[in-house]
Amino acid sequence: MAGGRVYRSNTSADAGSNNLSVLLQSQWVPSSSEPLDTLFIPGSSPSPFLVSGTRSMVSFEGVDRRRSYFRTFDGEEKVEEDIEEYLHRSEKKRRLTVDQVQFLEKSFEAENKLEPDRKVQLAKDLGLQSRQVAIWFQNRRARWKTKQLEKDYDSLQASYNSLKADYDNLVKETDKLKEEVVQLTDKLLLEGKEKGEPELPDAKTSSQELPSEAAEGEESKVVPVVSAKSDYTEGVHSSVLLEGAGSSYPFEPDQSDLSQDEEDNLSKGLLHLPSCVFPKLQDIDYSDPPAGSCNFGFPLDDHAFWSWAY
DNA sequence: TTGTGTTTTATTGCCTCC
DNA sequence: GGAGGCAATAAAACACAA
Repeated sequence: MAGGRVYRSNTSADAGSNNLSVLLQSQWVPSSSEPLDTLFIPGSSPSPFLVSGTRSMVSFEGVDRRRSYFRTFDGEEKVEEDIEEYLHRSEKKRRLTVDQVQFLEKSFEAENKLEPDRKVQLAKDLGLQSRQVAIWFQNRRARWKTKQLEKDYDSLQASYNSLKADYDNLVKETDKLKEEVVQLTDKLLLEGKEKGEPELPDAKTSSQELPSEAAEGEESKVVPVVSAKSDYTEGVHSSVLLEGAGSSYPFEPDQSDLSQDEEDNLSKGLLHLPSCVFPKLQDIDYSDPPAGSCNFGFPLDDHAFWSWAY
């Protein structure tokens, strides 16, 4: 054992201390219906928990037989036999009483770590061994941690679902706006033709001017901004559209994270986007985003999350 | 009653801190 | 090197459906 810790079994080893009264006081609890003065327990109970439990701390079968025996024992030989039997049985686990658990729970709520003094005091109050108290706290901390992780998972899941819904709406809005740009551009071209204006040198079809996913891989793109800085459109914060332009994370829709240059570009109706482009919804792998990728796959830093719990 | 899944108590081994 | 914490695990106790 690396830590050199030597555990004494709290059952047989302690029971083997040949001090029956200690054994009884610390590990044997009569049922609540049983008057204490009918019991053969040398000395007085150190704790109300020893007699107030609704469920016997020593809940294994044979308790009643043992109790009746201790009330009526009349011979040394039988005592030894019974101790043997008790020692054998006490190797099994015993559950704490409801009252003991409630007391421990209250104590845990107050402070989930256990200083040595408090451990000893609790053990004394509950009629348990300090090691039992320590183990209970250890297990309780483990349960608390598990619950906490479940809560955190649920809350992250909810955040993710909400963001995904936002993203879906944004994709729809983007498509709609693209369509609008196409129509307006066509209209402009048509009007220009009707007035006899010469075509712009590189004005081909309007749809060819539009940014598209097909052009992925370029360093930057020039995108006509149709609804620049409109904070809210159809229930969607369109500022998220600017995420790639400098905002690190789309959580603050009411604030513009644009630089002065970007503001200027906005006023000109143009916004340079970095290589980050909006992927098509079906292209996104929500389950396993590439680290640091510039998309809405939400590359979460697992370590940052998991480490806080420790 | 019995099989099975869940919860609770306890142990073991490793790690960190003093 | 000892004390204590934690993760993993064992196993008893318990709950409950069939």
